[in-house]
Amino acid sequence: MAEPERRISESTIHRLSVYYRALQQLEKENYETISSKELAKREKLTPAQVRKDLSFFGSFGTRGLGYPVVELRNKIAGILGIDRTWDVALIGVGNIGSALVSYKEFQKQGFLIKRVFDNDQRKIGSNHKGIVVSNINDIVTELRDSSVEIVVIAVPPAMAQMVADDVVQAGIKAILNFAPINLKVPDDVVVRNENMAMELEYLSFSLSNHQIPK
Amino acid sequence: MAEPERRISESTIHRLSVYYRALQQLEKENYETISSKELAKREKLTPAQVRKDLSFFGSFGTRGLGYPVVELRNKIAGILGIDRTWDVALIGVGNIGSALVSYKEFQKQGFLIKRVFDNDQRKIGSNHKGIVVSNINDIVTELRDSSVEIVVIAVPPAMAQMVADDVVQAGIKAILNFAPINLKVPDDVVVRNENMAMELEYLSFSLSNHQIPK
DNA sequence: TAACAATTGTGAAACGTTTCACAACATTCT
DNA sequence: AGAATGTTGTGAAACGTTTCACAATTGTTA
Repeated sequence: MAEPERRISESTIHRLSVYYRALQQLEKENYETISSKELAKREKLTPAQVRKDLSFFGSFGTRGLGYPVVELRNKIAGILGIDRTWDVALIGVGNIGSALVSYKEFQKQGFLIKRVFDNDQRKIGSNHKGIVVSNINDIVTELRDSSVEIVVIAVPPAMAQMVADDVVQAGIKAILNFAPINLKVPDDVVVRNENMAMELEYLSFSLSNHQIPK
Repeated sequence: MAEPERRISESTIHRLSVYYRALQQLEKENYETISSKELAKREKLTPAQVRKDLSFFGSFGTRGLGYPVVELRNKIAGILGIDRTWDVALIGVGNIGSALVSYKEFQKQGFLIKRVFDNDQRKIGSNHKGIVVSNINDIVTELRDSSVEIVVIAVPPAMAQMVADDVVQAGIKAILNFAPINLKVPDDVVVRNENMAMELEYLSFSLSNHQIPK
């Protein structure tokens, strides 16, 4: 993938994911082409937005016809970097962590959990879906020369920063964080937060204020 | 809570959640007041943004001093509608669902799972953390006159729309959706999507394009 | 009490994102 | 072949969000 010239907004990247999933579905429905109008309708967006988003990366459509479904899906996969698999490590085998090990959606999209860590002696050495749980103290050494490029942190909030420090020290540049705290990491490390309480709070706000989002 | 006059942006609401958590922490650290400057620094925001966000809802600070920690936390709780508890139903006791039943962070923030549904005969009637699993076919009748106001959908994608339809029919106005599909609901129902694959795709994009987010 | 230091609250400017509107082009129909 | 239709790609306009900059205000110090 060529480096995009302009900085791409977070919203655009998220919409690419949305388009990707929509195109997977359209492929199943045997569509050969799809117009920005129809794609927008399915995902509650505007046709102009779909076209603008895609045009950041090239001219994928044909005037009068629309976009070729399979080809566009492949292009987006390339842009998102999901035209390959990624090796993932999971840290913390609590409620959330063990759910994630078994969560099929991840593997299906090419994110493969290859290492699992915990600090609980009872869990270390045990087998989770074919992966032996390692000691959390060995994160740095075990990850440093592994194929893992993405780490999922699913430990209690009090431990999360310490774990993140180790992960960074192991040279990892991408973290998906389930702990409800703001991890401090160097500028070249990307962190995405998955904060479920925050989403519930959004719902609570909406119910309390009768504010219906766009 | 008085109805806000202007529409509040999604980002502002999310930041209120962030401030709320920061203030909880500051309270533990025995801060009595906090300046927008310090609060912004902790959460990697700008002081102006903190002040703008808060000023939508009133003048909570004192010039020269900052914001009173406890009072501001309470105000924000009121704005977010989390100065009370919310009864929640969970639909789908698979990997994610069962993790959520045990997830302490929800209860801690006042979101109480009161009903659990599944369509698996082996699970129906069984006890999950003190809650008996109901038949998914009974969603409408069981929820209609219950105290539940928020529903978490954690069923496979293929079932999610059907479940959402039932939930809407039961009069629920707020849904947290873990299924990776775009639920179609009436305009007065708020849906928040928790799509973990999408966050991983964001990381994949960032790694592939060397784009470091702001 | 007056000067000084700190910090809010907010209008205005800057910046970023979305939507509009239309030329350019491809396809289909007569 | 020419006209009609559909749809992209994109500059410009509209809109929304963030940042700036400073008057207003409080507390502190001399």
